[in-house]
Amino acid sequence: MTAEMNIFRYFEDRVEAALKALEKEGALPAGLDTSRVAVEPPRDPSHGDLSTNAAMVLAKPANMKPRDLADRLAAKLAAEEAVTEVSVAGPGFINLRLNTGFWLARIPEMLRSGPAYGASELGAGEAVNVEYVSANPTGPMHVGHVRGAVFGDALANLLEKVGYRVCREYYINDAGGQIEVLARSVLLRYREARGEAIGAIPEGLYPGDYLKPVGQALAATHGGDLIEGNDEAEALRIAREAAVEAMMELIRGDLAVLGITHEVFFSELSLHRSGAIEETVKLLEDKGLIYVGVLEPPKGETPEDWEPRPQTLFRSTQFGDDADRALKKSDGSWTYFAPDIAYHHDKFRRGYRTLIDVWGADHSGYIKRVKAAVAAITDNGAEIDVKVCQMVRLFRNGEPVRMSKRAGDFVTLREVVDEVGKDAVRFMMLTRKNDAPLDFDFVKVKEQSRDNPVFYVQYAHARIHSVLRNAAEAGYDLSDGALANADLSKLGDEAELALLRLMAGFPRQVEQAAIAHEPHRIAFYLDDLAAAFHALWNKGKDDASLRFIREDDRDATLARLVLIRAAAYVVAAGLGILGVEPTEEMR
RNA sequence: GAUCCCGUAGCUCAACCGGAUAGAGCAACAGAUUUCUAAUCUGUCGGUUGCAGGUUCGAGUCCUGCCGGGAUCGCCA
Repeated sequence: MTAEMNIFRYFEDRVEAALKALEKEGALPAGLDTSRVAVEPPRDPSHGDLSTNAAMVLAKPANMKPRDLADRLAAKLAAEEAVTEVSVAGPGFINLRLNTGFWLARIPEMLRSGPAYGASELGAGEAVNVEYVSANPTGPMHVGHVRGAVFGDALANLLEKVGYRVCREYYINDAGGQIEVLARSVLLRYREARGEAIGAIPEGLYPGDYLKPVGQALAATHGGDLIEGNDEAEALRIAREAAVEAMMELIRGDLAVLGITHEVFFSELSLHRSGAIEETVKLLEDKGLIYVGVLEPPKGETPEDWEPRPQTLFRSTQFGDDADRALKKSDGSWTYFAPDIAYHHDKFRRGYRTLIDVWGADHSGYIKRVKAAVAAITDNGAEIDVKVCQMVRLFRNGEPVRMSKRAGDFVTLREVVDEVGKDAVRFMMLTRKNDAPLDFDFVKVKEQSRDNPVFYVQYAHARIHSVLRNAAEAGYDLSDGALANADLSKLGDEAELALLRLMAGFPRQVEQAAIAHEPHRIAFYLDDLAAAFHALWNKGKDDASLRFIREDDRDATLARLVLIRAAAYVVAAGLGILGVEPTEEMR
């Protein structure tokens, strides 16, 4: 159930109706394809409130000149009750201007919806799986993971907002060589906990102190039996399980600090154990997509140890990949790719027809093969979109923060959040398109100025609440009922309407962002919205009659309080998608 | 060598899966505001959208080829 109107969708229907009427009059041929007809905000607001391309899109099939068709259509649209002005411009755009009453009528919708404003039924309850983070469980999360984590989470929120049923999922890489290294590292910490002098951590093992408690816990539960009572493989198995469990606990805690909770944690190891990999490979084999062959060496610099070798390969080239891909290593064990195919297969079998993977840029070379695999397994029965997040460059007051790969010298997620706060981190991570690199400056995200969008948007929200507090103190009744009954006809200044029009465009912005899988658009929208509010606020300084609270006019005051109450809801709704708490007071 | 991403105002970036005269912020310059809690607002300046072709009524957007930057490149994850 949607409480509010998507004005663009509404006018698409009106345009459609006008076209039908023209058809009936014989002015247009029957059966025109109107799927490309769109109603959009004009690029330049001075053109009007709404714009449609109908005449240009339909001119050719209707065998008419665009301008002629536009004139006919414009005449019809001029009869719409909400329309005050229609013009035909450029190559055949029809621009509409709507009356103030139409805009004002959107305000009660916003009040009713509150922070839920912008929700829609676009997704129609369809199940979507969003896999993100999926960091290797070998240690705490570091800053490199943060962007993907925030992006994936905001995207999930966004899709939920428009009516998809979203599963937030984390793929635990608990089966590979790095996990063996982790197990050995933990075993060493175990011996350390048993009182052995282990000296420096050998090269190739994880040196971090965060493994010490795992070793201590093993010592507490197993005493000396872990190594003495087991063969090495068994000891490693026990250490590995304890280590993965502990690391996932660590990671869950890190994610919680960012406000992120996954519904499903999916273990790679479980695919190895259940036979799911064999099953999926068999499926591909039955389709004739598996063979044993020798790959060409990569062009350019040939690796020194390269030698032709027969391998079990998947014919991903049949699905657009550049080379067929190995499923088995030379020792006969599975590559990373094989269980990953089984994993995506599993998602498909759980009913997901839209899969979204969020990866770091360093994995972009892997996209084609996964898309190929999904296409093969599902017979093109699923959509997969892989969203790649580019690097985050860390700065402190303009100076790059250098991180070496050496132990303990990376910046952890917790350090970042501890220093600047969850909300600032989340917002800042969404101020760039996912596939563009992002600069993150520890000092600038805390700056209270126009160039810091985190502050700027929060301040708009806080400013509104400040005004509302003052109004309440001055005796205004700000209850839902009182606001709902206010006489809004007192509104009408251009700055007020500019703000309102922007607010009313929010549902569409949300839908567009959701369709594009681009949550950053919400952050940009919020910056625009905040700008419109601050502009209005400042107008009250030039012209006292535009102040929100006017002692000489209680009706006008109440109408404005309603407007900004609604504006605060829209800000809160947008921030909600980003996973950021709206602030009611700046300190 | 191949693949993917990026290239837009001096700087940082938008541009709604092809629309109009390509928009914001910062910086610079000129103003307003001692406040409905200050950190805000208004205006001016600023462009051959890397280059060259192509498709289209229309291209920053799609296609081809170059140039430049980044990432990745048989068994890692």
